[in-house]
Amino acid sequence: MDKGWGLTLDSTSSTSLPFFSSKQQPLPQPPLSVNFFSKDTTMFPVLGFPVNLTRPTNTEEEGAQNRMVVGEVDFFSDKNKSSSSARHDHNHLHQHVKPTIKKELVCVDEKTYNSNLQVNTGLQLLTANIGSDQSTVDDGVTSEAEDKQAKNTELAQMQMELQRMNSENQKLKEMLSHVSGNYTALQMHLVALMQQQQLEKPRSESTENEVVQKKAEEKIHGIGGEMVQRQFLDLVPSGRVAEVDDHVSNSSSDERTRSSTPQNNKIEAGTRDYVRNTNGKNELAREESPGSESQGWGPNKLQKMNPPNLMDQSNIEATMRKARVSVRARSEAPMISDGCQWRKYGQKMAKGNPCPRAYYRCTMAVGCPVRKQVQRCAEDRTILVTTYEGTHNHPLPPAAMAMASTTSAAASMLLSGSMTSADGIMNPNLLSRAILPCSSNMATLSASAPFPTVTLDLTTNDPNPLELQRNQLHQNHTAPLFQLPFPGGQNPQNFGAATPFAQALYNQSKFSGLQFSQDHQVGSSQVPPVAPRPNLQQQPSQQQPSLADTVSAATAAITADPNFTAMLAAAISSIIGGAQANNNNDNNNSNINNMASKLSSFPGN
DNA sequence: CGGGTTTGACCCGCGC
DNA sequence: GCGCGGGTCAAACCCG
Repeated sequence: MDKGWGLTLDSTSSTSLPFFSSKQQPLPQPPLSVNFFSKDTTMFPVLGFPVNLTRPTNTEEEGAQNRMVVGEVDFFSDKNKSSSSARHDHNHLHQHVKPTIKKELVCVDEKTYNSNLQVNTGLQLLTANIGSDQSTVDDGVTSEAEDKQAKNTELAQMQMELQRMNSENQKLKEMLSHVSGNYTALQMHLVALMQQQQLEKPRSESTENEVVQKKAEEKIHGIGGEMVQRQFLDLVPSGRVAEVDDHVSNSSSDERTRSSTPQNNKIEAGTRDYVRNTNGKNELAREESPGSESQGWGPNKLQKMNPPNLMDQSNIEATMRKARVSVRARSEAPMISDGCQWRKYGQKMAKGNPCPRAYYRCTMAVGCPVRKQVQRCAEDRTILVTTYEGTHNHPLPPAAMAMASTTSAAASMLLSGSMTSADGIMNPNLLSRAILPCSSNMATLSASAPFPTVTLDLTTNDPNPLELQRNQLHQNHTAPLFQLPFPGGQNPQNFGAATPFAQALYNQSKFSGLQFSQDHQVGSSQVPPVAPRPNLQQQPSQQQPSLADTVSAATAAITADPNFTAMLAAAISSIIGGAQANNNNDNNNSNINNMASKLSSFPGN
């Protein structure tokens, strides 16, 4: 791959708030654009907020027209030099603002990449670079003294320029931080809103089901993106956007009042969190009861929790509860680093796989219902399969949020599709057909029983893994993948006619490649046998699902090219390598640093 | 001693 | 009803 990418981070991006597409409210910050190379586009998830990927143009003029660049944010982090600077970066990103040499950065073959990397490595190289552009006026005619003076002047200018750049860099960092923070808050609020929405659904169940069914039928008949978007909008009425507040606790308490089954009583009576009790023993958090359980891991207990008159509600909650995002990535490490802290609570041998499956619980916050399973693929033990379920009930660090956004986006799609219909299996397909017609490669959405699961396969570097996935689908006797022409064509920049959400999902589908299918497989033993790609030096990555994070679907709206996907896989997977160094304790800084270092050394395709 | 891991037991759903 | 398999619990253990 010798072409680079222009990645634009735009706080006003329509993809950032798919729910609010009808009345988007730009964030107060001015648009922030970030450009970096394809090799580093994998860094975008770290940002944790929406990005628009713009394919590099053939000419720099075109590129300039396609971007509003306020500065360059350098995501490169040479493993030899990144540690200190990256650590100091509030967003764990190594940034350089170099407006004067922007053009050089926006380009893109291996050679240029390397040279730019060098330019980025420090003041000396930077100044040398600038000097090479400006000092050519000295042709030897002037005297030595004048020469010196000129050089001194140049040096002073460069120093001033550097100061200015640093200042801008700082501003950019602040902006990034602010935007990221806002986005995180929005995500959390959205989750709360969607939970509340779910709670209120039973009241108008019957009529709503009819509407949903009608919508599904319409989608079948090719209504397309707009209908899909409506479906998502329905989940979050615009009128509620303003009251975005922390409804999680309310939802939980509301849910709690409905717990009436013995199972629930048992849970209610028990210790509510997986924390040390007075006896120093671990107890499982059940604070949210059915509500939060809906994000929990235990499908076994779900069906008991809902009385018959709440059948649809129970289906919805069950679906939400069961929805999972599975990430396949190559890693030698026992667990991939995803920015969250996990506590192992069990391990079991799964049938059909000689490798044990480990069970983890998120310990970043008390009562966080998110859990994950980690297991090596039976077919290829270099592949680590991490399956997430649940929604974090706490703010996520940037690194974790990035991962979570990606996976949660996929999960949200699935859930959004199934939540609005009694047929939790069919809708995701409809959704996929409608919004991800051009989706390619590495992800599989398994919407069927037992759990609707999105599988992000980061182990393939196939330029067109779709074929592979299709074959797998066939092998699994799953529904064929539908590919419909997208309004904007294959080019993600041509999404003008498409809904923002559709665009987001389309992009997302391209990110790591989302694919929709209906297999029953979860976990390694269920993961389709993907042959290792020898030309890809990568390892695993990961993420976490959050249910109502449909907004994060936009966050994941990133790439639109299989090659990008491959690189993303490679970069993310390298995080996992870093995870080992972290001793499985996800340290954000080191995580990012590792990622950055691996990125900088990524050889390319 | 606190926090995390290990591991056998247990619970539950599902298929036969 | 029974067995199987997935998921969880929790006592015991380990480690810094």
